Amino acid sequence: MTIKPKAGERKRGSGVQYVYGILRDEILDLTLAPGAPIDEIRLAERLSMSRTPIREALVRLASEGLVTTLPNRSTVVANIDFMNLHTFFDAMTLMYRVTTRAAAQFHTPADMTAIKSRQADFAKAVEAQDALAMIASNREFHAEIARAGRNPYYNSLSLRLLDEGRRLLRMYYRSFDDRLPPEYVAEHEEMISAISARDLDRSDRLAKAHADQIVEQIRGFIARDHRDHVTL
Amino acid sequence: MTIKPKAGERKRGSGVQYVYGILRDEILDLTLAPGAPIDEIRLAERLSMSRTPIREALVRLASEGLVTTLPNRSTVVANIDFMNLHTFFDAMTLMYRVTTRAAAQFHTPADMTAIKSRQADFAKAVEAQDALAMIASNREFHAEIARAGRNPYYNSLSLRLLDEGRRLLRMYYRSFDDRLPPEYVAEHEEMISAISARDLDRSDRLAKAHADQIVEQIRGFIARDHRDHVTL
DNA sequence: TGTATTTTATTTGTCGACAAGTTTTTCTAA
DNA sequence: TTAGAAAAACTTGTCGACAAATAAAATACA
Repeated sequence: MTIKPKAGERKRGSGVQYVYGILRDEILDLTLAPGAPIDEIRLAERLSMSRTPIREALVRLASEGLVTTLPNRSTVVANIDFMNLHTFFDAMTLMYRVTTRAAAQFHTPADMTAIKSRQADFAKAVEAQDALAMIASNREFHAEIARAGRNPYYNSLSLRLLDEGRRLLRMYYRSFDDRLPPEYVAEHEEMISAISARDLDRSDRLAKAHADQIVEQIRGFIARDHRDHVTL
Repeated sequence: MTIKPKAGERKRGSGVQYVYGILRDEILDLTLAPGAPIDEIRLAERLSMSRTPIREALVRLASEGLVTTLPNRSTVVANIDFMNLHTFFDAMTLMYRVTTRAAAQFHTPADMTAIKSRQADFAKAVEAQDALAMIASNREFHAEIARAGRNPYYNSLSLRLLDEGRRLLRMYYRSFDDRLPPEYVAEHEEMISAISARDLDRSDRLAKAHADQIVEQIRGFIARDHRDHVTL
């Protein structure tokens, strides 16, 4: 549940950031369904602020591909393009590989501490069989690795892909409420050890295997799901 | 010279796009120097429109890393980080490779026509020894290849890198006014033939060689330039 | 003269208002 | 009753205004 600050209680200048964060979460959580229109006025009332900061947040979301702006008509939540998921899988696999490799090369001790901490969160979520927490902590784990790789270009693409992945996974965990294969925890541990040992090639190989496994899982979800997502 | 439409002569809804395009060009052309502050009011007067669409354009530029917003203080043109250029070179090389490879795999006849047309523009610019036109047409050539690869994630990162590259090259062509090695034209031709033949590995190899060559050229510029860019 | 402090001026972030479009509803006519 | 036209209702894009925050200038003080 999101707590809504009263009208004047927010710091000046934080309006756009605030709206951006809320909308982003609601889109990735599927609280806002793909294709759903976003009404600026209703949003302004709900968050008790004027339309200006809300529009600025929407411009930012649009430039990241999370919403689509139809000129003079409502902005809508971006659709999931099931026809071209392979482009997503391709890019995600590549980014897993290059960021993990770069992390192996450039990480500092502080990075390793942070990565291990994320992995602990992930293990806890798996232990508790909490699918939503797994999705979130898995994202943070890989985001931390990307950060340790210290390449802002790879970093921003990775974050974008991780976020879209979060939305995709959410879609299926909601319908199936499946058990996650527990080997993910072990795979993460192996990746940590490869990064820590600065073994670039092994990091690369493990990242690719990990990505392939996730892609297979999502593919499995989709195969079991025979409704017509195409027009969604 | 940019032609400025009078106040009411623009189509409603095109304001943000219009400002975004102008600012983006001026930043990449170095008309606006890295670190220069952007005054919203002056800009509003210059383009004869209110601050609202200008601010929305700035939000978009910020999310693409072309400007930096200092809260409650002026937004400034993003600096070029000479300390971490290797991250740029890394990412550019990788994107050249994956987009050229993807183009070889997925291109249509229409794509090939477009790519060859861009190459013709580039050859013309080289012929005329017009460095600025070379930079621009080289960008369009690679952007067209990326488009033919049909992966929106690779596409947007590629465009971002090509644009930053444009700014970087501009910086050095301005000081040195060098002659471009004409082998670039031949390399482009080879890439076209590999893409056309759907030879993925050869496309990949050529793209990497091409990227390496460009990286070496920029490195050469920087090596010859001994002023302290670091704090720029 | 140089430094700290108050005052002034400039610039940003947010707001409410209004006009240009778009969608929905109502009305008209076959 | 239904198709098309006209009108009403709503939504978006842009504007000018104002308050909060910062930067610059002026003043006081050692």
